Amino acid sequence: MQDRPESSAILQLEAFTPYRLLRAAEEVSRRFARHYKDRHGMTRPEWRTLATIGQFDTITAKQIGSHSSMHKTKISRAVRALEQRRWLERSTDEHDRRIEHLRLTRAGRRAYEELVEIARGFERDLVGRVGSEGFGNLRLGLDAVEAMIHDGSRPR
Amino acid sequence: MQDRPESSAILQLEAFTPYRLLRAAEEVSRRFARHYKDRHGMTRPEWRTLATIGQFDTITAKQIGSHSSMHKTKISRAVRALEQRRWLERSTDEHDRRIEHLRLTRAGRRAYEELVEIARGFERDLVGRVGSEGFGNLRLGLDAVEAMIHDGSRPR
DNA sequence: CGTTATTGGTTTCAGTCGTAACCATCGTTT
DNA sequence: AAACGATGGTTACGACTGAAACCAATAACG
Repeated sequence: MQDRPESSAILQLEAFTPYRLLRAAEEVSRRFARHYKDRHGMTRPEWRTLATIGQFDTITAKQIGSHSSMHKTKISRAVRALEQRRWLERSTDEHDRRIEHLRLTRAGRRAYEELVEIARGFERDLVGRVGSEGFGNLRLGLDAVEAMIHDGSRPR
Repeated sequence: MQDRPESSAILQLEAFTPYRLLRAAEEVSRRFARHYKDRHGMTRPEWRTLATIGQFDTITAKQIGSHSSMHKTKISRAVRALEQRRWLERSTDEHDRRIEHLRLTRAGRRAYEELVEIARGFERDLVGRVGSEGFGNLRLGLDAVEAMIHDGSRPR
């Protein structure tokens, strides 16, 4: 892996923000994933779906999508999986029979609350490892990126 | 999507750092991907591989892996794709015939330099959209996360 | 009304991915 | 030098993914 001799235009991949951002995000997600995989063998879409339903009393698949930015096929599959675990129940809307309202069962609520604790613990631990200053910067940076995303400024 | 009545333990997904981080990273990557997909129909592993080879004069697949944090099967496939485009050439090492040295062809170098410009432009544009303050915070946050990753501190 | 467009949700299909098995070669041990 | 494990790289295979087609139901429009 010798260095390039001429000094024409190169890019330091390890300093390129999109690369750094994705790499950091995947590593953090991977670490967190270990917890819920170990605990219940859940996949990420299932975890996100559970987390979203748990946040509300009842919700529809469509709403899960916009709240957790997941593709609707992922949600459809995750909902089925959670239903088979008997962690959620569906009920068709009375006035619009296309819509299904989802809500957690007793067991689902228990699993959710357990996972909430795990998530909180993970975040605390993350702050500890990253350092509160770095973590604060990260949050401010994410605020800015999210502002851009929601900004209506069309992506290029 | 009514709010939950009782106030037992819940988690705000949209404030949970692993979620925010992955979401931001995927969105940024998605936007950047449009450029190289539009330009040459490249995939992300191909782009990363090209970017890594371009950074050095010659390199092996193994080294690409550790430098760009990609799985070796991705690299194997990406290298083959770039080879078929005639953007890189392999040459077996004289002393160890398992090793293949990779280097860009003239055309590969041209494509690389073009993509470097695109990447630089993208990053400039990103700074503009996110704002230099937010961007600075983001970078400091990423520094901290990377420090944690490389820190040897075993993940939990 | 009847026709057409839209919407919530599911399924199909053609990729992409990573684990694990694999192949060839090298280094080490005996 | 035969046997062993380790290493660089490829391949086979099951799991996962998203685009697009699809289905049922509702809304919009003539």
